Amino acid sequence: MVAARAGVSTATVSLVANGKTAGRVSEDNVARVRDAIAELGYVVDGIGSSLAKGVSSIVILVAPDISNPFFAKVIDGVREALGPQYQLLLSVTEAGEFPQASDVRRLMSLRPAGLLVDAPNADFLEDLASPSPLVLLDAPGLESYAPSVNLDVASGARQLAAHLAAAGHTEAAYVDSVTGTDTFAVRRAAFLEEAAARGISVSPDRIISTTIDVGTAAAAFAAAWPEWQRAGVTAVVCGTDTHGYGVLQEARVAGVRIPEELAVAGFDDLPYSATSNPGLTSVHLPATSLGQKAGEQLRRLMEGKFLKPGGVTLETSLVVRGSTTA
Amino acid sequence: MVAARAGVSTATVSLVANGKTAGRVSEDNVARVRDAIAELGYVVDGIGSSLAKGVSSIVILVAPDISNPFFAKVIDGVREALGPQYQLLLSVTEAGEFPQASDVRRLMSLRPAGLLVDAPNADFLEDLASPSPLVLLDAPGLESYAPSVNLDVASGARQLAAHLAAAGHTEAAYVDSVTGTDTFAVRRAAFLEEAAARGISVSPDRIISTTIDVGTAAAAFAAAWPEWQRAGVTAVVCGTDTHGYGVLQEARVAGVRIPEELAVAGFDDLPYSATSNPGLTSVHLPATSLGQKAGEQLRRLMEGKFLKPGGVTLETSLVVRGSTTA
DNA sequence: CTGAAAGCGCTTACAG
DNA sequence: CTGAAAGCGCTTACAG
Repeated sequence: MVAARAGVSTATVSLVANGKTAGRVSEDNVARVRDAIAELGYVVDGIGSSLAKGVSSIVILVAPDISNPFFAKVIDGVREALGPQYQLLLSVTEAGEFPQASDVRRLMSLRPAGLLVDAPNADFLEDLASPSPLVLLDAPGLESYAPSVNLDVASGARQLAAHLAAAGHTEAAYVDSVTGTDTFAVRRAAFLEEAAARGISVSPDRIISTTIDVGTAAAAFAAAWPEWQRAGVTAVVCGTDTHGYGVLQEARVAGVRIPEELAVAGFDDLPYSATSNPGLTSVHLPATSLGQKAGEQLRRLMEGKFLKPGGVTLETSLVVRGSTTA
Repeated sequence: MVAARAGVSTATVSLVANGKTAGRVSEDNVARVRDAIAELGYVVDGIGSSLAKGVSSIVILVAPDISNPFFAKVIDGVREALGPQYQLLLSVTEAGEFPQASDVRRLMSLRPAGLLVDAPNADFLEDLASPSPLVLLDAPGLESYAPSVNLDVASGARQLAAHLAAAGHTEAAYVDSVTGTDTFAVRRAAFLEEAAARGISVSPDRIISTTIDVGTAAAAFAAAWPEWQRAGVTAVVCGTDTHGYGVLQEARVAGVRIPEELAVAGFDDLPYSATSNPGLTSVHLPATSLGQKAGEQLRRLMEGKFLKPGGVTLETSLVVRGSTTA
């Protein structure tokens, strides 16, 4: 190792490079090594270091829906909380799919410093069995597997039901996401329950599912609308805003007036929901905070600190826009 | 190594695990080792392997604007082309910023198998000096640094200028992105040139820049519009659709009728541009193909194959929607 | 076709 | 406070 040309052993260089000099290296040598490191532009080799330490500086983020713009904000939050000493590795798979067991093994063989898993299902966590620190995001009902940062989507869903009931709707439909992640199940269940309690009827044949994609959602809505219209449906709630954009788009094509003939609402409150015309009423989810909190929790774990038990739950809130009120 | 319990040496196991058995391991032993690997669920340790080989299985993707939904598609394409044997590491930084030299060093110390750099500037490439295979995406004018996959944004920009000229516009404005990436410079230059050639005037004080963010773009437009209106501006072209959404949003607030009073257009053709009301006229950029082609090129490079010289340029095309035609 | 051995670049007890 | 040495889990000439 060239940096040993500071006139010391590699052990001393390692100590200095890792900031473990407290009472173990003379000030004189610390300075000498620092100079040498600066002059030579030396950077500790990540691979060698990882092998010796048994753990790398990589944090793996596993998420089933990377293409959702919601996710870009989550990543932003994570990055901010993690800081520059950890490298974010994105485990990208087919839209809506979780990595296979074999993918996970390969990933784990990188000896990650920590794992962040977004919107997982129990099966995946079951065969993950991570030896690394692990934090879950948006994983309602799975807190027993690992520390979690959750969104109180149920509260937002209920607010949405109440809002629609107050506007006089009595027949509604629901466009769900096909991915079997729990957050979507919670969104739907909470909405349906509160809707029923407030006199809004959503019969099972008025619940359809599509992938999180504007075009697919539009097509599905196009196919379902005639029947719904006959049944007197005046409101459609979508599992994500992306689904909502599809409905909005198809409604325009079909000449359905929003919100007069049909009210539309979604979840996520993506930036574009404020921009569409009419704006899309949506349950706001604090994406950046979600990533940030999860990053913070994981960081504490990786640094060997303790976490306050009980996990973190972030509030959601209804943002009312033109798609549900004139 | 437990897998050595197949009754062979670790060397033999390594050969089998890496598929380098051709004429070097007896069929008998290959089978025995395969069984042992399967039974024990053995996976080659990525770190140990990387250290011995001198290179990891990690492909680093450096991009200045990860939160742009455009980017999700690029990632999708890259993942598809790379396949499961490479792990995608995302280098995430402040929006619009490139990693510092120190970040890059840290990243390179992971010994990446390859590097993908999106929308770089010359300075960054200058001090990158990557020893790993490198492919650039969306890097007009930087082909001398590395093999590149480019988008012919100039062609789309000219089509847009022609479209606006044909609609009779003679006074226009331009909302640019502040990031100094070349693609934005090319978009603007090509548009301005063709606009001038077709009798559309865009004086320098009618060119403003903001970050790629709906809210910021909206505010900037709000500040500039009164002046522009006085000058007779009837069309605004935006460097990205995201800027366009901001303009659309503010225009609605300000009661400016689109497209009657003001035509608006952007670049990227994000999914939401088809959904907004009116739909946003936009220069379509083939994001998935961009990622795919770049992934393919890099893969060839990493496998030691040759690339056809000259790089790849992907076509762009104008998608006309309601924001520029009634 | 096979295995013993060196080496990849670090870190960390350990002895001094 | 310091350095020699072992070891992290692999791969790859090399000798047989």
